[in-house]
Amino acid sequence: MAKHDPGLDHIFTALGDPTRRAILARLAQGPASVTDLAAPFDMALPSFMGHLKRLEAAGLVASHKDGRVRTCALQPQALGPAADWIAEQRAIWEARLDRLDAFVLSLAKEQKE
Amino acid sequence: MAKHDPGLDHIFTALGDPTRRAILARLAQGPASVTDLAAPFDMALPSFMGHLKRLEAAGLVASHKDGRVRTCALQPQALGPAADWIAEQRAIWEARLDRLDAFVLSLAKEQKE
DNA sequence: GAGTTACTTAGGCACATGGCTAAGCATGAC
DNA sequence: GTCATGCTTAGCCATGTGCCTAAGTAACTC
Repeated sequence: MAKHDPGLDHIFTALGDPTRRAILARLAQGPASVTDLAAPFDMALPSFMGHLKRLEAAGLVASHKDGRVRTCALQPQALGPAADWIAEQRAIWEARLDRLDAFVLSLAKEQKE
Repeated sequence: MAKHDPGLDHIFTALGDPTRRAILARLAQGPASVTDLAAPFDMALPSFMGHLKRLEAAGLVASHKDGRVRTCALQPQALGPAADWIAEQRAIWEARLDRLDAFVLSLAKEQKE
């Protein structure tokens, strides 16, 4: 069993909100200002900023302020541990299925002899 | 921008808790009873059951009761949409990087001529 | 049948979350 | 310098979350 990784907590939790996923999807296409990011959402700006803060805390987004404009950018490498974790569970599961297949095949082989 | 998928909310949110991730990792190795699953955690059983309920609601786990024993099993296909979503954002990002590379190369080529 | 085991239900609590409004600060445009 | 723009801070609220204890139901063992 893998050790507890608080980074994974933050990442998956961040991905569990539709607004935040939409933000990430937009940023995958390129950096954007807070105003541009917030435009499609009928939400008060402080609330929207809260979402951005969550994404930054998770390491999924980085932002810098140039004058009065804050520009946000996706940190795609931060998605790696999440993808890896999922892939790992599926690999373990697949390996288990393969072992099951082999077992069934060996049974069938024995019965043939 | 992809449409809102409440299933993804539940899946990612479920993955955002270390206890629930540990449960899934254990179930990737094979089905297990509630008692076996709960053993490694210093937690009251009703609280633990709450985690299982969350995983079932997300479609990540299925359980059935045989007599007084409830056995839980991983539903690995439910991890597919989450993995796909992450892969999709990374693909968009990679494609963007490729376009950037091509642009820089074309600039360098023009400067050479 | 009595006692044990494996859940299940119910209620409570402290804290977190996802929103809101109001007000403020800093930068930019004219 | 004035006004507009783009955030930022502060406080609030209803609901949700992750735990707890207590009590209950059903199945199992002897």
